[in-house]
Amino acid sequence: MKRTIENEVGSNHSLTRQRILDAAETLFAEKGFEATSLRMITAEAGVNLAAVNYHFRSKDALIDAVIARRIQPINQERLAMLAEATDKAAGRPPELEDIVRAMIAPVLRLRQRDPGVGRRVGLLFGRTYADPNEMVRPAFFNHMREIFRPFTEALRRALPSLPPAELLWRMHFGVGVMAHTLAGCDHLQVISGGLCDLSDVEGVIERMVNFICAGMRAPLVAQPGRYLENL
Amino acid sequence: MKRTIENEVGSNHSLTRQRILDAAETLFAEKGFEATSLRMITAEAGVNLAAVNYHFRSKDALIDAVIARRIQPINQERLAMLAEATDKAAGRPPELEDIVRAMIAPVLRLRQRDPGVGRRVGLLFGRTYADPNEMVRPAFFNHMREIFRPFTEALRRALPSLPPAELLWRMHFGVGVMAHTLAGCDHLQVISGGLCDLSDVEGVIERMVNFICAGMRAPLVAQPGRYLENL
DNA sequence: GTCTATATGGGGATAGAC
DNA sequence: GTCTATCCCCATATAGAC
Repeated sequence: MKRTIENEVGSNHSLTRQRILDAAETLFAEKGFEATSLRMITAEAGVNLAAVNYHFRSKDALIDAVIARRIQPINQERLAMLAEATDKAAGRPPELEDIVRAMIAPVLRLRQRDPGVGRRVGLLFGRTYADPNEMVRPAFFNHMREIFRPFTEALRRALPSLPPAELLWRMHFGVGVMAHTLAGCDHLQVISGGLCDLSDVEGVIERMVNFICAGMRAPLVAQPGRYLENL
Repeated sequence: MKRTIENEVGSNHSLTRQRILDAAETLFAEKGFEATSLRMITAEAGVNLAAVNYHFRSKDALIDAVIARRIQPINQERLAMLAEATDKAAGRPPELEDIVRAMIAPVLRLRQRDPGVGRRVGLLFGRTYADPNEMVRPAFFNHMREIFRPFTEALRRALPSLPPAELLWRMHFGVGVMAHTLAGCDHLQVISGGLCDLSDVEGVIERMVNFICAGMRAPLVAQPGRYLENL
């Protein structure tokens, strides 16, 4: 038997493997990782139960593969947009709007090519930020580490007067806006009576960029308590 | 046997019942609803497995009871703070900061009396906003309905020039800031190297109020696409 | 109200034939 | 690579003694 890196645990391009990844993505997005069984996945994919362990070794490894397949191209596009924003600024600090848009747009624009995939990936990632599983969040944030530094550095340059701790707080708030919008898109559509949905992708991106940038630029305020001491 | 409403399905003040609620809250917050079994809960509570079904009828009903016990007093305090903000304004629109603070402060201030309970409830609620379970989110938002209208109305008065759909989007973003901060508190502490944590409760509240109010007040911007048409 | 024991079903993972 | 059959464990829920 020919042994390459690809087929040590199943070929990376096997049709069965792809069908499992697609079915798992759909079910994980719809029901969550924990509530989705391998039996549901293989039934949906139309493959044999044992195929999951052959191609992915374990459910945890399958979860990581599902996340990795989508997050990697998205993060590459984020870094490309960030590089573009940095180039555009020509030595000056990059524009805050461009940095925030570089973070947000790639994941939302998935909906333009394929709304089904876009919605699934949005739900998947939006929920992963709050997932209680011991393996899921570390796996996800492991993939996010490669973009954390470049984005932090760009934001630091765009907002030079913001103390470091305050910058991290506001980045955290901004990620919350994104995560909650991705995970809660269906719910907003319901409570708004259809007034708000994610079909106008570019409009939603600009709404989020607008909101987050305003929050990031908010003047520091002195308030009751030890607020200013902890910056 | 004396039959009152309270003891039709176990007394509401039974010690066993309380121990189950406490253990369930801890485990749900730590591992999530799906990954927590009744066996873990009864082991942690030091009670018999069958006691859960006696006191709560089912796991779903227990989940709802755990959520309800905490959300009800929090929502009462939110409404009280909102009423105070409205009174203070004396006929004029209430101050935006006061409205946002009324929404955010009660759940964060739980940490002041008891950091353990506060953290658990924060994780529980923060994650519930993104929970994939078919029963969890509806149950949670059913409890939130009683505060949705008063807060929406107050915000509409405080931001009269904001179109209705835009207000809903920004409320959604604001909730995202709160939910993600509650659910991701531990993670922010780690990635910030301890620079950011939730122990300075009032400081965190004011940071969030500051960020959200700036986002809510952001000028509308015309951007590429159909942004302004969809307001 | 609380216990033991059990009914009933589903979970992840694997062995070994093909 | 794919299948069947199975191991072993855990889930929720309930019946019925105490």
